[in-house]
Amino acid sequence: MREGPDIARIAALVADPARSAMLIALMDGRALTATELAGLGGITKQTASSHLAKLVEGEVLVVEAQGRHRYFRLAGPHVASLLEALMVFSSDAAPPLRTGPRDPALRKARICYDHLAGEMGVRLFERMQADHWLADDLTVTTRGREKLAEIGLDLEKLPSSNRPLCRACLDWSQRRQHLAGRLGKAILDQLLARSWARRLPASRVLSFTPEGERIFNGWLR
Amino acid sequence: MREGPDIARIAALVADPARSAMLIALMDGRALTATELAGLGGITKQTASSHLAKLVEGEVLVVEAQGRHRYFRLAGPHVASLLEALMVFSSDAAPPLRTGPRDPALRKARICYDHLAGEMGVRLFERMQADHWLADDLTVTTRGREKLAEIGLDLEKLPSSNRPLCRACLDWSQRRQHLAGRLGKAILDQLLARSWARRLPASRVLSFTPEGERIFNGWLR
DNA sequence: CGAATGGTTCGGTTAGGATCGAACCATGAG
DNA sequence: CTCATGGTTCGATCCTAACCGAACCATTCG
Repeated sequence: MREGPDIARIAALVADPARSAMLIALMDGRALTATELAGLGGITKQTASSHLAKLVEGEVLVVEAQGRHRYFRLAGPHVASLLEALMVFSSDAAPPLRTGPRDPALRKARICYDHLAGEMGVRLFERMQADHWLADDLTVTTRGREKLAEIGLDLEKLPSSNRPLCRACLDWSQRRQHLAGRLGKAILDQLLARSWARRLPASRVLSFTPEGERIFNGWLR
Repeated sequence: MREGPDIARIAALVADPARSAMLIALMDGRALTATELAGLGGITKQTASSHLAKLVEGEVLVVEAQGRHRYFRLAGPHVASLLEALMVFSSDAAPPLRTGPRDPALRKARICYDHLAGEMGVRLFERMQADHWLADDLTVTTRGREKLAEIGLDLEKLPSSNRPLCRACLDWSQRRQHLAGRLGKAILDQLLARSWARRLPASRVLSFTPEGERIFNGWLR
């Protein structure tokens, strides 16, 4: 009975239905208040408060106090990764290999923490690799810089942090990888800023405008 | 309170200390019997039996009956991925950025389900990419075939299955990626077959012989 | 055929934790 | 200041699930 890392402790944090509902709600990277989360979890605010305290204590969430509100947010991308890893399970329950969620819109394009996921996210990432925007070690090539500039992205202008520029993230619905990291976030931000797409309220679905989708496809050639 | 996939249910399966201990013990890809697992979990066999039934029911484990023994095994690589995703947490608890396990041997080389992980696994994967053994889409190049042939691996001879040939797996201790998939397994098998390394009993540690390590390093140039 | 060993089932006990009502503290609005 | 609102703390209740002892089933071995 040697004991490895304390898997069970953090798994237990996710194991409660109310808590997991709140976590899923936070997967789009937004920060929500305690009462909003209470509603989403289907519980009273007292109970939610207790749950949220535990999640913060366990470093799954972080809080940001602002006036009389307290905003809760996922502690980082690794939390989103964990949640997606869990979703991989619940999805492929029954038949041979129908993976992911039923909602076609959610399969097509959605937000994963702070970057683009779903079919379009996977296509983008694979295109970036195949067309050598990214080198093998996931650094951005000269060609990559040019292409990114086409949609107004300048790598030098990205906020710096110790978070990696590019990271691969396993896609829940696709079972393939999409782009995360600071660049992944920047691209999503740009999609929204240019109004090529917008997030549907209270969901992780990302809805492309017809024009936005046309341009996006053209951008990938 | 819209509900996504049933994250909580499977998280709950991992959330019990006894169960998580058993799961971690299975992470090296072996198949163990119920009583062995009971011992590792620190519980009686009745209790273990109940736990194991739940894990099988939840499709986290699979059983294989053989005579009067029942061998339990992880249901697939996605389970190992989930467990590593959980470990990412419990490891970086305290200081700035000391990730992963304390045991140096475990950091250096270990078995993740059925492939090589740890520093050596990460180095191998990055070398394979940098030196173009693998293309951007993780298919094996001609050069890759040549290099693999050097250690006696013939891709045509690999057992076929619908499992992908190459997949990236996020490394728990390194926070970078290493190679999984059928090829990842084949390489580990080869390391063991050639006696370049052997697995330490009752642990995930992979111990390279001095000669094996020398050859391995030479193979990566 | 017993006897031994691996595993499961059943019943009763116990502990942990999720829940809510109610009271309480803090901030912001009027 | 007073009131409304967001959030936490406290106490009591209730339910689930982990646990083990004991009995039971199945397989192998002598």
